[in-house]
Amino acid sequence: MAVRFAPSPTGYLHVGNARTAIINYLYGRAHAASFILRLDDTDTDRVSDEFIRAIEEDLAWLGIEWDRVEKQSERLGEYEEVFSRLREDGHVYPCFETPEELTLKRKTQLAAGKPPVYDRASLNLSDKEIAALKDAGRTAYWRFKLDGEPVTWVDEIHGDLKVETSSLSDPVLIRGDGRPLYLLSSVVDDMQMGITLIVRGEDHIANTAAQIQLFNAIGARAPRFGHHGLLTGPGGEPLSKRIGSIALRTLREQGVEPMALVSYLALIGTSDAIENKFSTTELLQDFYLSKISRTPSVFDVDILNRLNAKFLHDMPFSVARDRLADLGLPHIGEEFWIAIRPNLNSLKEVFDWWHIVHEPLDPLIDDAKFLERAADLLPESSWSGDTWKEWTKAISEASGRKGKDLFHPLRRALTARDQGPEMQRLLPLMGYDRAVGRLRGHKA
RNA sequence: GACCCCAUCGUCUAGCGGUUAGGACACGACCCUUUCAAGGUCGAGACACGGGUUCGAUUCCCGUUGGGGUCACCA
Repeated sequence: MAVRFAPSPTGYLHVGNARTAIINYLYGRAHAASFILRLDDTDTDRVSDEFIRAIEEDLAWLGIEWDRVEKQSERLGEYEEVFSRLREDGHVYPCFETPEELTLKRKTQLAAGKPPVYDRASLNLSDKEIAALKDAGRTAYWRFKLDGEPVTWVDEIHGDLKVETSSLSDPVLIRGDGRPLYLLSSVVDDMQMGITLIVRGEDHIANTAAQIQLFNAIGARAPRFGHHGLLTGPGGEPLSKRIGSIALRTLREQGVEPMALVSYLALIGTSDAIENKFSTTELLQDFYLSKISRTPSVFDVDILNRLNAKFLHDMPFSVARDRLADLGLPHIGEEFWIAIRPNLNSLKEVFDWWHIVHEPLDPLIDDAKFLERAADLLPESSWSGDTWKEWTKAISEASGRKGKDLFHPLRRALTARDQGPEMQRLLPLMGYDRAVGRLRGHKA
């Protein structure tokens, strides 16, 4: 048993890709199937090493581990071999239109209100005509001949699915320059790598029909297929329109916790509550393909951010320590973490609170007299966890203030912020000198 | 234009002929905390429309509308 995730290294991974990867990865682990990272890098014009590195990096960030990597660019011989067999068996035919001619054809068909399907003009060329075309300097590209019958399969997510191949163009297998195209390389790989299940977006449904016919033509057994609904933007519009903001690297730079994202992506479109899981193993406990719906689902960045915040609020220091070290903050201790944790939306905000507690800042002074009084009341030494409570009680008795009137000015003077972690925990971290300086209106 | 998929609270969804249409997130109120946040309790909130089938449709069928996808010498 084997599953695969097959991105094309022609761009950065986004949340839609990641969801497909996660589903396949989870399925693989749940069924002891190997998980192959297959790089569909045959389009040499668009592929770059940078994207390959980025894909591996992003996947690793998500905690997805692959058993092995396969590159299509290193398997050209395999495709060539299968193609010759297809050719001998008469499943493919040479075509001679230029790309421009094909584009023109499609335009005319569309203008006439007809489906832009290849008309098989090259299928009926005589040997003589072919020879003439070649003499004229034209090189052949090759199409796979669809049999025109409906293709049906039992989809792991949709149930019975049917596609009319008569409404599809015969897919191109080999380009004029000899390079293999997606349909061929993909089917050959899936066959030779023993892929047993392919889960991908439903934008591939038409491809699946053609691929099943190709598997049959080769004499191989097609794997099982599952097509999940696509993710959309908040208005139900295609996610591809906001590609920049949903790229994995963008989210990572914004301080999104990988497991918060993985949890969201693994759970969206299922009937399970969308909530944080702390490991992929935990996600595995309850993972079934049958839970994934056929409906397009809205991917909401607000939900991601909330999940992310919640993830941080619940993060124990033992986990946070490593994450903080990654950020270059190895000196942060447990008391500090516990104090600020409940107010974090992003791990990056740790920097802000670190500065507030440990570096001079300009206090926000609303009522200098009141704050001076408070400063006088602040004990110089023998602080404990109750110091804040005792101190504010003393201020309250001395000033008659309570509630918001009491606390808000103190918070603003001490932190220069309107809200934040519990002052009870923050004050001891700050220390007497800094606190008193700020209360008296000094930069401290 | 053709082919395909989809349609339940704002969002993710449960439902597989008879339910007070359930849950989670968000939202509102209250409680707690002598601030904010967190937490607790309660509440409001949905079957796209029109035809059938049936004693009975959210559920089955057809159509309409709406959304999405595909129709590359990209993947």
